[in-house]
Amino acid sequence: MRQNHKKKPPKRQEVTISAMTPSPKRTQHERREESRERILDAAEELFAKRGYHGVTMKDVSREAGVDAGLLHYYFAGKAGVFKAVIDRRADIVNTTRLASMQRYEKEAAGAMTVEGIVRAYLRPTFDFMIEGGDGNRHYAAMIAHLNSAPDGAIPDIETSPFDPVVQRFVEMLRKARPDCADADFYWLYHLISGAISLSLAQTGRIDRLSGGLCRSDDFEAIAERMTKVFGAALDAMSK
Amino acid sequence: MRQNHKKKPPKRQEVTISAMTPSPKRTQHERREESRERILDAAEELFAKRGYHGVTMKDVSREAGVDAGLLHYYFAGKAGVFKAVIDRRADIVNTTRLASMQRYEKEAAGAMTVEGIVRAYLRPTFDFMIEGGDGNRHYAAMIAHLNSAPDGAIPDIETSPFDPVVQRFVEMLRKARPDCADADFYWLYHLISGAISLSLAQTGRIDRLSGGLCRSDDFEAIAERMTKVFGAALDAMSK
DNA sequence: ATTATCTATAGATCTATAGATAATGC
DNA sequence: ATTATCTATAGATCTATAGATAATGC
Repeated sequence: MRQNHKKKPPKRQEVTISAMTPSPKRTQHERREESRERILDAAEELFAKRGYHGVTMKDVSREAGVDAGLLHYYFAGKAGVFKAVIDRRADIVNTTRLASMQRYEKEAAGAMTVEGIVRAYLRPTFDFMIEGGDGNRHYAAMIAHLNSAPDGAIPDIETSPFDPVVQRFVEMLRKARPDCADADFYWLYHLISGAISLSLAQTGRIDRLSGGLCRSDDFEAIAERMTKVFGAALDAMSK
Repeated sequence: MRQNHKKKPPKRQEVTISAMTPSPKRTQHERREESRERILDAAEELFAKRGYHGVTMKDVSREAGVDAGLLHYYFAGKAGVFKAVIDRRADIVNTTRLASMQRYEKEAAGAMTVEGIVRAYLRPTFDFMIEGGDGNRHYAAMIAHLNSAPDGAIPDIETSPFDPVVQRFVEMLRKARPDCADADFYWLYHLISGAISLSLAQTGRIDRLSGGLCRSDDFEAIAERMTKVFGAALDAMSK
């Protein structure tokens, strides 16, 4: 038994009519890029919603309005598609985070605070959610999923591409609070990471629990509270 | 292409020799219960490691040392197995949490603190991890996975069975801090929930990041820090 | 007699690829 | 000429079940 999105009869006309009408006279490079992007967009959305193993190549090709063979042609298999989806936005996320933290370190000069560092770390992530399109939010949900998956849950996918910035985060904390134990910086990151993951997952659970008082997509509200709570966390830990 | 656990040749002798040797003269009830438990144990472990869609009925039956048909006989399909795994320990988790919170409410009389409530909420969960066996930890990883999965990611699985206790948690916070906005209680829970989920997932990421300084399975260390950080969270939020 | 377990298999998918065709490049 | 796209299909797996067999119940 499968979900209802599988129930559709094999005619995929409604989808393809608009999705595949080619604007004539495209260069090969344009066709290539458009197909690749379309595949990655579709895969991103589906992986976000059902996880790696919950999605088939056919699901992706159907959603992308593209022939199933193309996924292999461009990405050499399912794991290749998944990796390409992750890589597509990993750089921009890392770069923006790093820039934000460097900017803060500079402007704070010698007087960095934990709250300032936490804010600088979080801000780009939540901007990514607020200012970005659906693609960004699908990507985030995928990453959230991945973050709480044990090693080996997804074949050929290992270390998170986001680790280096975390090291930077810890270094800055170390400078700001030389009095604190090193382990506490990592534990702080652990707590933050959990809260970020759950937020990026946009599960709708908090909406349900709070009877609509809180909304999973109110990233401004989350960012504000996270900044304050985790900005005070090292002090709280050593009490 | 699949993972290496699929590579084994079809002879499953080494597994079955010890796993299936029946102690003679068992009642039907005993046989039934033993098979069911064996299936649930295997499913729990596999679902924890690879998620719902990453596990096949055959994987489970092989790991359980039981014929594949039995899974349908007892649980009427894959979704049935999954639900049974969840239900098996849900009650004990809920009951223990609730008892812990009621105990605290009583002993604190009119003078509950946020930290006390957070501690009462967290303690049973981490005891579950520390004092329980592998089964408990597999179960926890599964729940963590489930927590960050969007609605509909797993067919026929809806609301978390743990919601009612959360409402109790919020009510107690309300009593302790009538000055705070209701939404903040839910956001606090959101942050806690994210940190719990990531901790239960036992991904090993923090071990890697910290170069071994922190360990994913050091639940005592996590519980301590969570209690303090989130115990001070409402104050931090309103600053 | 009833219940637990095994055998065998249907029918649906899934990933992947080989080879044909259509579109652009030069 | 080269690259993008489609057709057709192999071969492996997956869930699920019908029917046979083995073990316990009474």
